[in-house]
Amino acid sequence: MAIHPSPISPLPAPADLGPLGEQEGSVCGASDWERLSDHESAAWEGFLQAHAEIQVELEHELQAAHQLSFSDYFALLALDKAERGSLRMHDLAKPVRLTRSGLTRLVERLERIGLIERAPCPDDARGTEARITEAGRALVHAASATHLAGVRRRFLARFSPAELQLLAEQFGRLAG
Amino acid sequence: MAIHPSPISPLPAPADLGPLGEQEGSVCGASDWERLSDHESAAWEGFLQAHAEIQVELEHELQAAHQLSFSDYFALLALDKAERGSLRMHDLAKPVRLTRSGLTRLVERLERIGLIERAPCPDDARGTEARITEAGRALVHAASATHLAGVRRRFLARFSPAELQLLAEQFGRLAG
DNA sequence: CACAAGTGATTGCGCACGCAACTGTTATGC
DNA sequence: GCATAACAGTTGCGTGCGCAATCACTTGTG
Repeated sequence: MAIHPSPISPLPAPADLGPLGEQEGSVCGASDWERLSDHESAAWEGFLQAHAEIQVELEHELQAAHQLSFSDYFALLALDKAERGSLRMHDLAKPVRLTRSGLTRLVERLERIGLIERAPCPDDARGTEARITEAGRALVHAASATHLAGVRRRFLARFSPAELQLLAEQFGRLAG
Repeated sequence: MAIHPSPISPLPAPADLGPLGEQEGSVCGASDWERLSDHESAAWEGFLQAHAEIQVELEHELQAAHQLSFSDYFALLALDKAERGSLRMHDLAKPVRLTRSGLTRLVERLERIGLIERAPCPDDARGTEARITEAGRALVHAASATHLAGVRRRFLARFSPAELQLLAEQFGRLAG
């Protein structure tokens, strides 16, 4: 349990029914109102399952071929695509999907192995810029080849172009 | 880097091109053959993004309302659905998507707070059975209400029944 | 210009989890 | 029937990461 020690529920906490809580004295088993239809649960569980499988497979692949985790890869990728190959920590956090503290550690590791460098931000002395090195660029390009091939094989290749277009739109609906 | 200390690559390692590796002496930037089309990348990135967002939101919701992590929830759910409310560790590992060692720790925690119990397996002295308690059942039923409402709101409600059916089939293609 | 409030990044701490090694038990081959 | 292999589960250890507190700097506001 616990995402963390979690002092007190930060959210409104939609009524913990407490032990034995259930709406009515339903004799046994889960009540129906909370169940999913077959299509619903197949879609949802398929979504979770597909993601989980693909994720671990691709991550192992990347790890085996280039000793890079997904976080490493996404960080390098974001920097590679960025103007001048550098980004402030704050702006790097979002694409890598890490908190600022997690990112600090990540960048520290990547710096230690020479894939990125850190420099104080020129216009704002609070900030730090992470810049990708040549070694970092070379590695992320090689890694991209591996990774994208994996993405094609495990995901893209299973759909027609029209399906992909529809999926893109559908996933877009789920965002933000 | 590193999913772990990772002694030696377990996979065949599809040719690490080494530093500066790239097919040709392309002057700069990534070569085109490894790029994704707009629809492709929108679909793939949308998939990752949607999953990440929904996942953290639902997990926080579950945590806030019932102090349960996803792992906890899935373990309890699997046990609740199981014959006699009990499963061997080995069989519980798959639905929870944890390694055996991770599961040992998880079960230990859930036992400590009285949501499940452990007993030696009657017919196989190597095995251990985890059985959900009444408190565990009550909690997982309450948690289901919260969780499924979240799934509806964040996922199911964004699609028509026909879309859900198609999605279920499509995600099924990605499995195994 | 000083002093609060806001913001970027880092650090202390704790925790969940994977891997590899180990213990104990059940199947196999000779 | 004993040795060896396969298997279930646990444990030592290391690691990545989130939260909360903290430091450093910047930007209001009087």
